Amino acid sequence: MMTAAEIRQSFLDFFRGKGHAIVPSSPVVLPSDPTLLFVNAGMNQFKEIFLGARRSESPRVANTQKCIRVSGKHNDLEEVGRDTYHHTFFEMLGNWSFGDYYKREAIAWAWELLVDVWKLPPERLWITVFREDDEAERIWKGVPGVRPDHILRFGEKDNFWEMGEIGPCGPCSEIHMDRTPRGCGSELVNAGTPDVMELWNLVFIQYNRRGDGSLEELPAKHVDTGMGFERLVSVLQGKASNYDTDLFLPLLDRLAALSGQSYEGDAAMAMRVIADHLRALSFAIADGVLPSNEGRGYVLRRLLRRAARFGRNLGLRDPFLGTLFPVLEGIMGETFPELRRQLQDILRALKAEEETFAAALDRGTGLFDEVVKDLKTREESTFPGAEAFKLYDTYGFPLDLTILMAEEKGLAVDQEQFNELMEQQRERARSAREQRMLKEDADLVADLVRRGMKSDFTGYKTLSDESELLALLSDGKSCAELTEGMEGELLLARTPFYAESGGQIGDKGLIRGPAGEFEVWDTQRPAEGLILHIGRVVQGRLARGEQVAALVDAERRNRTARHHSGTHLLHYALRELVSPSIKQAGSYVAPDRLRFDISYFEALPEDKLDAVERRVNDLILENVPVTTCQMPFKDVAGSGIIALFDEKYGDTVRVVEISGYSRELCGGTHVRATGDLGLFRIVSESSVAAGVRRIEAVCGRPAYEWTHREHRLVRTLSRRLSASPDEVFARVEALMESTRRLEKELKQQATAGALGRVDEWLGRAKQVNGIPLIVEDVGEQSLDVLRSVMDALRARFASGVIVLGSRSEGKACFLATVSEDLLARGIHAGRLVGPVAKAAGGGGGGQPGKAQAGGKDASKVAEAIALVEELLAK
RNA sequence: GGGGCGGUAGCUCAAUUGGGAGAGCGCUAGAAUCGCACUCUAGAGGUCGAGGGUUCAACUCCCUUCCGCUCCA
Repeated sequence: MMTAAEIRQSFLDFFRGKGHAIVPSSPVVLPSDPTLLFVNAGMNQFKEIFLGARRSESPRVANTQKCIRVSGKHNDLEEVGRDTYHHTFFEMLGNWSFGDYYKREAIAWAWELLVDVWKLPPERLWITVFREDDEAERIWKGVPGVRPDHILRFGEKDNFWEMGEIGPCGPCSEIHMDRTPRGCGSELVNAGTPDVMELWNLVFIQYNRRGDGSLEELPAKHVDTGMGFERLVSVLQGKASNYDTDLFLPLLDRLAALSGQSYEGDAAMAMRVIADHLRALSFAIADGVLPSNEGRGYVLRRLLRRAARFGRNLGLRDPFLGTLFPVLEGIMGETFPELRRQLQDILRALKAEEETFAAALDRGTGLFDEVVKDLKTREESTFPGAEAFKLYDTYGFPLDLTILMAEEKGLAVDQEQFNELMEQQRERARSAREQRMLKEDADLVADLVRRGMKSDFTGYKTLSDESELLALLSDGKSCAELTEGMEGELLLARTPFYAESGGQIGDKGLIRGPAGEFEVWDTQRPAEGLILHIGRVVQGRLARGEQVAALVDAERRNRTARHHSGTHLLHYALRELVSPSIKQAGSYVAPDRLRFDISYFEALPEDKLDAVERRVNDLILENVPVTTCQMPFKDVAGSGIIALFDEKYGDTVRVVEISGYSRELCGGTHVRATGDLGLFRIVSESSVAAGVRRIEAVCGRPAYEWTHREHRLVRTLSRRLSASPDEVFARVEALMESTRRLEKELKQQATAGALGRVDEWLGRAKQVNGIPLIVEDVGEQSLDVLRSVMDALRARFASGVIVLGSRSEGKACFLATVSEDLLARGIHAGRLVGPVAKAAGGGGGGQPGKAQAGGKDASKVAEAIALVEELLAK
């Protein structure tokens, strides 16, 4: 019996023998396609080649592609693990023709590999072709060994393959495997029976589905085949379940050992879920995605939580995924070395995330208990769906756990209400999203690509160039000319303008035609080789076909180049001085600053940052030359050159080298030598998301300005404090300490002084309407002191009304209290103090027993409190 | 991208209709003890995430914004 590794190898060997270049799997995320959450088919990384926007070095290639599917009609996350053949992570074996061979070869080779090499019985294989694809059917009938009655025709749903709403597509032909005990009839093909399943899909790419739903013929015809590896292994190893193959068995064995349970019934399902999810998690993390609360990272979080939940069902309470990972590494590490390279990151991320989840469960349990307690006192027997939803929505507490725990308390969860709220939530998110979908732009770009429009980038060598104006776009349409004041986008045959990519922002500048000028605000590259200059006609007009001069804002470009080279130096220094495992997680390069995000699990200590900054400046002083060269992508692996995982590269790549130090794949523009940077300063270090730190820095002129500002600040402080710069810190500390002490003393003295007059005020108490009353103007006192005085008076004036006024910072303050025995007589401190404050240009109020008020006019305090007697007299 | 919850002392968290910023743990000092633990007493420690607005008065109400948690896409 062949092992999974041997099967994979034999597939690749077979196609190598047919002249195919073996290429590596792309990472599971492609930044070139942000609409795609994860790579979900082998063809994702070749999409641009099919559309004609990019050329492939080899016309025919084969590979195994890592895929992750977590949504879509066939892959509801909740279903994975319940059966034995769905996965969130799987490998897709594929062979590809880029305008090279077509149906005949694809079909013949597929049959040869399955039947002659792998010895699958022809009577167990069924062929499907697209209803209108006579050619494919004819070819199949001509293949020796194919049973004509095993060739079936199906419609769009089964045999017209599309990746998504838009993009390359075409008719396909599938090979199905019949694994029923006695052999099935044609009616079971495409019937959703697990025993009769699609094994290999041969797609004949010839169209592009456009945003408006129409199909357009592609300039060349291609082949795109995909064969689910896990399924294939189960077939060739004669196993009923994908999980019974050597791709999964070691994981399941380990889980059985960890939990002490055998692989049966519910436990078996739990183990399948965990094994599957661990694969998806590990590969995604290895490719640089970390669990988080949005986008791709959120998918990982859901996967991990589902795995952890099923782990708890097995009795595994402590973080356990990390202990399972080495088993996976043993199975897959040879083929996918990124698992080994990223070992530390994967283990750390798994553990951290499992702990986060445990905390969410703890918190949720507490909230759940409170709800139950409340329900019990009201003798309810239904756990409200709204509460269950809140637990889930706001606190991440899983519904199934709520149901389970409610049952234990004899409560039933109102799931109907829960689902209703859930649907509302979905609807909200969907409608918010739909408003932002723009398909016209995608069509416009596709049109340009199809018409062979391309720009040569000459900006590495020059900052001004002459060229033909190929196309003008405005308002989502292609135009013959743009006139003064119009905004739009220009496409040139040749341009020195750098389009935003690799974190470096696009160039600005000017495009001058014979009859007008266009101001370029930004430069973008919506497709490979397609450079669009975005801006506005500032004078005259520009028309298609004109010869124009393209002038990049050179000063701005130079400033940007400094920051880009500075980014590379920073990256190098971080890896040298902090940790070699530091990886770039994002980057922004602008004329005035740079921003560099790295995957790192804690704040970078200040002394490390200082060391990094110093190192970069040393390298600047060394004035090391910065050079670039082209090399084949395949030579990059193992060369120590830094390549980003989530970046897609062509067959030949550009390497930027800072001689003797840093080598990175990079398409950006750089300085000639590090000395051009002048100066490098780190401005800040902060956190962007869990596990990602952000460093902001400046080079050249902005670095000088930054330094100068700091210097001026210290100088000013030093002069103002009459202290040397070194003493400034100590002096400020001392000043703050003494201010605090003085404030405290002042307050104490003021309070003591005021309290000293308490006897005097008590002696001046009068009677109004039989009510004992003290009304005093305490003078220049803060509200705090006024309160102390009030407390002291009240303590010795058992029954009566006290109203005090004072001035503080130009404003009037009033306090009033009424002793309890007088409340019954309807005297209300709040109503007493209101009119008083009004007399001083303010207002106020409070409870019947005590009230507080203020006014803007401090000079009217005495006048205001004089009103109290009148008020009480009434 | 849309929604929910949160941000108060070193840590965990309170604060009724807007009207004296608190508790527990930890920290410091003292008492007690041969010494320690425990106990008791006293004390220090706060830009109430940030900015703006309303108000005589904002931790509290309104707006903006940053950060964390969480759900949906």
